[in-house]
Amino acid sequence: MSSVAKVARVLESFIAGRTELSVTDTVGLLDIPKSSASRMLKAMADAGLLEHAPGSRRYRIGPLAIGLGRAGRTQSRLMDRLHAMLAEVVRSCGHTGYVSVRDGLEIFGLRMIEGSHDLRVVREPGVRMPAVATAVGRALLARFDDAALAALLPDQLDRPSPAAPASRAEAIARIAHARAQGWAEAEDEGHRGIGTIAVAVADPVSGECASACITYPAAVVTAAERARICSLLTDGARRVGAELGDPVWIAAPRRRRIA
Amino acid sequence: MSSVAKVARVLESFIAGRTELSVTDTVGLLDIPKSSASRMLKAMADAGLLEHAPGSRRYRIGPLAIGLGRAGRTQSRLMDRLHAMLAEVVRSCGHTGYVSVRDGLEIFGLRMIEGSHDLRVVREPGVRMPAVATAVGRALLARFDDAALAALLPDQLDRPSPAAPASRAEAIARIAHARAQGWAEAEDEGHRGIGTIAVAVADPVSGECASACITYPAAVVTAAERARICSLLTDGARRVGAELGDPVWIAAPRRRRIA
DNA sequence: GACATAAGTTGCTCTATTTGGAACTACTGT
DNA sequence: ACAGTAGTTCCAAATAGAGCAACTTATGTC
Repeated sequence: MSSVAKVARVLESFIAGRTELSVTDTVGLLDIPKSSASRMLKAMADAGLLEHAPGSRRYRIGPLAIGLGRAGRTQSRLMDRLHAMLAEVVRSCGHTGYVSVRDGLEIFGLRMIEGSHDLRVVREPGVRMPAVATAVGRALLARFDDAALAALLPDQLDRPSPAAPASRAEAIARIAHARAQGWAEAEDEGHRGIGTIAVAVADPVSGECASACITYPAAVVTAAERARICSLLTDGARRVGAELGDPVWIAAPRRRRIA
Repeated sequence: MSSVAKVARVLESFIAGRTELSVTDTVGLLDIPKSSASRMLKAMADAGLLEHAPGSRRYRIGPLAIGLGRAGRTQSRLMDRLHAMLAEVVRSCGHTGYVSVRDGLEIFGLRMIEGSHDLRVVREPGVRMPAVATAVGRALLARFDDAALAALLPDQLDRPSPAAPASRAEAIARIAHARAQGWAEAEDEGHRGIGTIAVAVADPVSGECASACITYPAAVVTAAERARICSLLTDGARRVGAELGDPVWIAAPRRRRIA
């Protein structure tokens, strides 16, 4: 049995429900002598795939494996459908789009779809930003009501730009505004000269929620074009939301546009 | 560099933000010849750690790695605090307790704390059960409002026992009841002769939600003892909920007990 | 605290897995 | 159609991993 297969077999046993694993357990699991089992588990711990359970010689899933779950969020029916919808929007409007998720009080992009315009906004996925200071983040946080937000957000907010919310109350108000209209907008917030329009869709079966957004150079995009991008995104979100059973989009009134 | 270290290095690069990986990327990542890179990625794909991206020769995270992230859910501040709270409840009442989570329309236990009574309910963690037909599942589903539940639940429900809800409307009513009183109860539902009382707590920072429950032999536990278990669990849930910032428990009236 | 047992670690020799160059196939861009 | 790039497979050689034995550490019992 190859080393890769053994690593996989050990990790599989955690998926099957185990929370801890001993060297002796591993002898039975892999049908190898305990010296081999001991060295295999130690090597996996050294690599971050496992760690010692506190106060114990047994092993549990390690930081690398836990982090993998987060990385695995790039792949689900929600992400695939948001990606496909966003690809159509990008094709139609020519600007760059991202599929992003929230992790605590930060957001980060999982997928990027580059636009075709000569003047483009390009940012690598994976870069983390404060959720309240981005359209994407406000679209995602719009899934919480005001009371939950008051519990979740700290008193003092970082303020990466003058356009970002300065207080928790202001952040909550802007999130409530995004909730009411079904999409969020930012300009000169995460980055100067850049505008963003974002929507969020949830998959009630998996419990996931993700955002799709379009970013564009604020100076060259007209009000009519912004309205069109907004319309493309909200129509797309409603369609994906309906497919997945997201009650927010099923219940949302059809015309929710820029005033 | 050992095989385990190489596997870990490849998986780490997905955590760092990459969504796809080619054989050529791997040559650079691991500093090995492309024949070695090709075989390493193929071995990882065969083991389920990676898979081919659709319509591409590039690789992305595979089902085993994605499942691992889910398995990693056993370890978080929510799980640790629920476990500690539940250990105290088990010590006090003597019956077995579980920490469980929902995955779609099913629930499964992540951690078990065995009671001290001679007559015990013992079920291995990891066994999946329909959410609507268990106290645990109804406590977890109580986080959704009725509209969301109507979208989430199928028309036809499996009915593993006569005590389980027979229709979606009945399931929603029982979940609403659990929501109103802050805990859920089941008797003769998942298993004959077994009673369960369950609460749910969420961590708004991580987005996780988990249940803590006590199971007991229904025939030998008095009404007064059931009320005491209920009180221990809801007091414990309120304390953990307050620590984590769960608005449901912060806002909940203090006395929410069995009528 | 003494003792037996179980779990886990490490040294060292052997072997089976892994390596990597070369030759090849498949795909992509012009 | 063709050149260049990406990826695969063969096969002999190399070495990481295997596994026995001896050892250390932890645990349960009296």
